[in-house]
Amino acid sequence: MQKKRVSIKEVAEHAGVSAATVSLVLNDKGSISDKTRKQVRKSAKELGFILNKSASRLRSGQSLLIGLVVNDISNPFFAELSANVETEAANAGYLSVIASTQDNVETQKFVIETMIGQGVAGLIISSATGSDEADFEVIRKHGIPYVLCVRELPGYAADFIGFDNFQAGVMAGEHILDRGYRDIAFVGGFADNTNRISRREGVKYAMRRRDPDLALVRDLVGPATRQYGHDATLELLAQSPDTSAIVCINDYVAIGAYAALKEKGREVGADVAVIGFDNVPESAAWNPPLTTVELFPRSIGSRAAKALVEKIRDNQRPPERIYLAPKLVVRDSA
Amino acid sequence: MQKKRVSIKEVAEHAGVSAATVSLVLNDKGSISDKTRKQVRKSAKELGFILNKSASRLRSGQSLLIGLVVNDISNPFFAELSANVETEAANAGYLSVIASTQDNVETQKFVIETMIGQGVAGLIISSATGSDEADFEVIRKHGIPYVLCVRELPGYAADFIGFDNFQAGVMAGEHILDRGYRDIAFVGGFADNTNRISRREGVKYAMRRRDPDLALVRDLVGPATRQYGHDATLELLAQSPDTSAIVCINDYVAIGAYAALKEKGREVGADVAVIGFDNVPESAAWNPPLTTVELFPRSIGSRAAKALVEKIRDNQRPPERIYLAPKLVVRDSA
DNA sequence: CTGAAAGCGCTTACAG
DNA sequence: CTGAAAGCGCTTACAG
Repeated sequence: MQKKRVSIKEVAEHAGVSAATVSLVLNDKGSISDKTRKQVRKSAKELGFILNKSASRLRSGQSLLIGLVVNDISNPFFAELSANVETEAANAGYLSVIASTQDNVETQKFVIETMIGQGVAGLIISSATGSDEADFEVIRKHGIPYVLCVRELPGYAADFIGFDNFQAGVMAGEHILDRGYRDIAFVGGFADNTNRISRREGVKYAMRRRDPDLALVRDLVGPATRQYGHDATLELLAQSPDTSAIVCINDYVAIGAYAALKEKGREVGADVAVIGFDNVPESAAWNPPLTTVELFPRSIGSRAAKALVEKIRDNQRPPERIYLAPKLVVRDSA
Repeated sequence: MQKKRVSIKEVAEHAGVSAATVSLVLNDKGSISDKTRKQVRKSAKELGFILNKSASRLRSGQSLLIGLVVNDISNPFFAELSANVETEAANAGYLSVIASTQDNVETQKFVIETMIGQGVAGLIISSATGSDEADFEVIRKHGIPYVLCVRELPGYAADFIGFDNFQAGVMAGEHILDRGYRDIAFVGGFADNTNRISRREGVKYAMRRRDPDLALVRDLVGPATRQYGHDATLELLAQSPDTSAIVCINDYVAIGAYAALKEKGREVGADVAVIGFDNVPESAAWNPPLTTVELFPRSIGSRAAKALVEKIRDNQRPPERIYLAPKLVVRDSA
């Protein structure tokens, strides 16, 4: 029952020209008379012709597909990033294929291979935790341009667009110290997440600079979720009751911390300071409004797409690493 | 500098068999000896072979690509829906292509054609406001299975997975009336959005059932954004100061209403009731926690993907419409 | 159990 | 300015 698609051949017959001519017109190539051009376009439209990209990709080796690999598309951070990649790519004529890895290296491998199989012209990747160079070797082997974003592979010479996480950590740390807090805990995120490491080291750097003897009260490792923020904070209050400030790996962890603190009768922003990262839109409406370090997923998305498009045009371009500056947003929680 | 991809032919040579045999092994078809099978797989692995899907799709007409068309991927509602489509599709062996329409009919047309050109096996569409049957005619003509979700085309015989928006409206209306509010306004969303119409009619139905003379104080049409929620509420307070309850088209509009009410010194949940739709995760943490009608984007996503996969297997299946029941979540704002 | 050959729908030199 | 022909990398009857 699958209807027959109309091919270039049928358009050619309808227009009274050859298939080659139709192809030339459709791709705005060659020197075709205006009359023929018009006739071909008219026939194509009348027949409802849609170019079969599989065939054209196969023959020409040219693709207008871009692949975006993220950890979890339902995370608002990546959703916003994806939206901008998509828009920017569309401006350059590319369609985006998006897939999530669930932050799992095996899934990431599968997804990348599938995308290569689909014939993507290039790839934008926020690498899964635990990735190393070998995981991107397939891409190199196939000569496909790619840019990494958000999560960096230390010492890996590839294009990268991300934040200066260390600086973000320093900003958070200095702000808390300025407010007079000294017993600081770091909560959430997995141990080998490079963003986590940089942010935490930034906080520690700010602390040492203030007072060489100052160290984190606790460093709690776990998923970057509201639930974990809640549970970890409870643990923190039980085991290190003197903790006066909690630096959370993101705003969701922070809202979990809010809940735990309220359960225990501690006032957020007065008894205990809480600071997050991301500045999700809702955090301004929380009670109290959250102090956080804003990152810019939308900028990352469009910069990454632009970089990839350039890379596709010239794969010889030497790799660039771009770090966007974070911004401290002071509200009432710290 | 583009490296040459290894083809099935090279694998065949390396394994000492024909290309046909390699294809058969890779697709688990035909009756190939175990020995040959193993040798072929080994060669494919050694050479880093990845099947060229463009070629296989061209030849076989079979595709493992699914297209998802939504209004705006950065909207958490669609982000969650998309995530589940993707997961469910992946379980069935399909890769998802996601694209946003910006709720624009022209963009939607372009996106659908592009996806057909890419050779998708099926399409899941949350139609742009203002779409009609003609916009999906291309898909039918090409014999491509598709299912609509979230937004319904009235009277259109196609598979559909969505919510019972009328029921959601009734739930919101009845709750507010039970709490004693009578001067109710409806805020946000565009006039021809079918979800908006159904929700509003549900509210009005609940009102008439309570008292035939009861009618909405105001019906404010506009974008479903926080900003509009804020501005419209300000307008409402100025022009209809007796308004005692605001039904917002979604939770983001509701948080905008919160802001405006606070600016004007009105206490949310006491002076003026506010109710939303969606139950975005953060709404529980707002001040006060939001009363809202929960919808289930994740369920829509997985149901839609399942329906599409079945439809791809049997395009003769008569269209089904599935309406998921909403759930009232009572907190402190109404 | 395996191979030779045709063909999917395009694009691209090349010839005229 | 336009057409005939080859070929991209696969899959699929068919023959043996």
